[in-house]
Amino acid sequence: MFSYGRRMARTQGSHSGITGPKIREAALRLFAQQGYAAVSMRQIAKEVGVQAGALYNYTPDKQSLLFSLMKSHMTELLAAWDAVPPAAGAMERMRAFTGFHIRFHLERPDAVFIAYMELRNLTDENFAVIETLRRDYENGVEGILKQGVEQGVFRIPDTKIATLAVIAMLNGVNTWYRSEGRLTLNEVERVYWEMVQKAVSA
Amino acid sequence: MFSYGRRMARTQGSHSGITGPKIREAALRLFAQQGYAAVSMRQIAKEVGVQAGALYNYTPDKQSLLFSLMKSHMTELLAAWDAVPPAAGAMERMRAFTGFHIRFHLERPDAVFIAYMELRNLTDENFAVIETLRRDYENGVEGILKQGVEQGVFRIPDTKIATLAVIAMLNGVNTWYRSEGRLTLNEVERVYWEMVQKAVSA
DNA sequence: GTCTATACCAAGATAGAC
DNA sequence: GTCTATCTTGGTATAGAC
Repeated sequence: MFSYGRRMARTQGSHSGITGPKIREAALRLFAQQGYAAVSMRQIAKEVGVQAGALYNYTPDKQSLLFSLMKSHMTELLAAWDAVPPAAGAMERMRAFTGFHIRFHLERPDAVFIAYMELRNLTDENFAVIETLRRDYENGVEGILKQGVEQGVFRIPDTKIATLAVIAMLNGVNTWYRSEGRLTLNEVERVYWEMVQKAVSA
Repeated sequence: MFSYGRRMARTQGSHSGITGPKIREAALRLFAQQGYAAVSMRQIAKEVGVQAGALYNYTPDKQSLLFSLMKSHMTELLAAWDAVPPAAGAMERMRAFTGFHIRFHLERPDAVFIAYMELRNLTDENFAVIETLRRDYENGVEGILKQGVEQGVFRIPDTKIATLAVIAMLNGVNTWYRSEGRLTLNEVERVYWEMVQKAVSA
C-alpha cells in the first residue's frame, strides 16, 4: 500500500473561507426551527460540515452566537427603515411604515422569530442591548403617530399602546403568510394598511 | 445517641396529596420563564420540593407534561368563551370578545406564553391536537366578523386575515401590561376596543 | 408516593496534533 | 483552520428500597 503523503484523504477541513457565514446561516435556521436551547453546537457543526470544535474559531461561545445574530437583525432593521425616504404627512409616513415593516419581516422570518422568541435566552447584559434597539424602532413609529395626532389626522388615546398594537398586528403576518398562498404581497399590504389606517384615523 | 426509629428525620417526602398540581404550577412557570427545552426535570422537582424521580409518578415524561399544560389552557379558553352570554349584534359580540380575550389572557400570562412559544416543541401528534383547538377559537371570532359584514356594520376585505390581525393585536397586551402600571384594566380594554372597532367597522 | 442511586447519553467547551 | 479526543457537567428516565 503506497501513499500520496499528507495530500491524500484530506480530512482537515475545506478551508473554504466562508465557514463563518455558513455557521451564522445554519444557526439562524436551526434556532428558529427548534429554539436556541434545543440546538446543540454539534448540530450546527454538522449542518456546516465541520466538527464542533471548529465553531469556536468563529464564536467564543453559543450565547455570543445568538446575541450576534439578534443584534445584526436589529441593526439591519433600523438601518433599512432609516433608508426609507420620509414622506411629509403622517398618514403617508404611516403607510410607508406599514409596507416596509411587512416586507422587511417577511423577507427574514427566521431572524424575526428569533428576535422575539429568544430574548429570554440572552444574558442580562445582551438583553439590555437588544431591548434598546427594539425601543429605538418603536420610538420611530410612535413619532409618526404623535405627528398624526398633532396634525389632526389621527385620533389615538395612547400613542405608546397604539404603537405596540400596530406592530403586534403587523408581526402576525409572519405566522400565516406563504408566498404560494391565496394573496399576493401587495394584497396583504393593502389589507393590513386598511386596518391600520382605520384603527388610527380620526 | 438514641433514635426514634423510622419516624425520625423523615426524608421520605411530604405525601401531601397536592404534589400533582404543584408540579403543573412549577412547570408552567418555569417553561414560561426559560422555555421548555431549557428547563430540566430536576429543576421542576426542586421547585416542588421532591426528587426528580418522583415526578414520574405524575407524568410519563416531560413531553406529556408540556402537552397537558397546553391542552388544559386551550380547553379552558374555549370553555370560558362559550360561557360568555352571546350578544345579539355583531358589534356588541365583538366588543364582548375583545374584553374577554384581554382579561382571560392577562389572567394567565404563563399559560398564554407557552401556548404560543412552545408549539414547536410538541410532537407532531400533540401539535395537531393543539392546532385544532386554536383553530376552533379563531373560527369563533371569524364567525362574529362574518356576521358583522352581513349586517353591514363591518367592512373587512378578508375575514380570516382580520381575525388573525385582531387576535395578534390583542395578544400584544400581555407583553407590556403590568397591574401596577399607568393604565387600569378597564382603560386598556377601552383603548383596544376603540382600535379594534375602528379597524373592522364599515 | 417518595427516596437514593444509577444507567445511559448528550451537552458546551478545550487541548494539542496537523 | 480544522481535526480528533477528551474533560466536565448535567440531561431524561428507571430500579428497587422504604
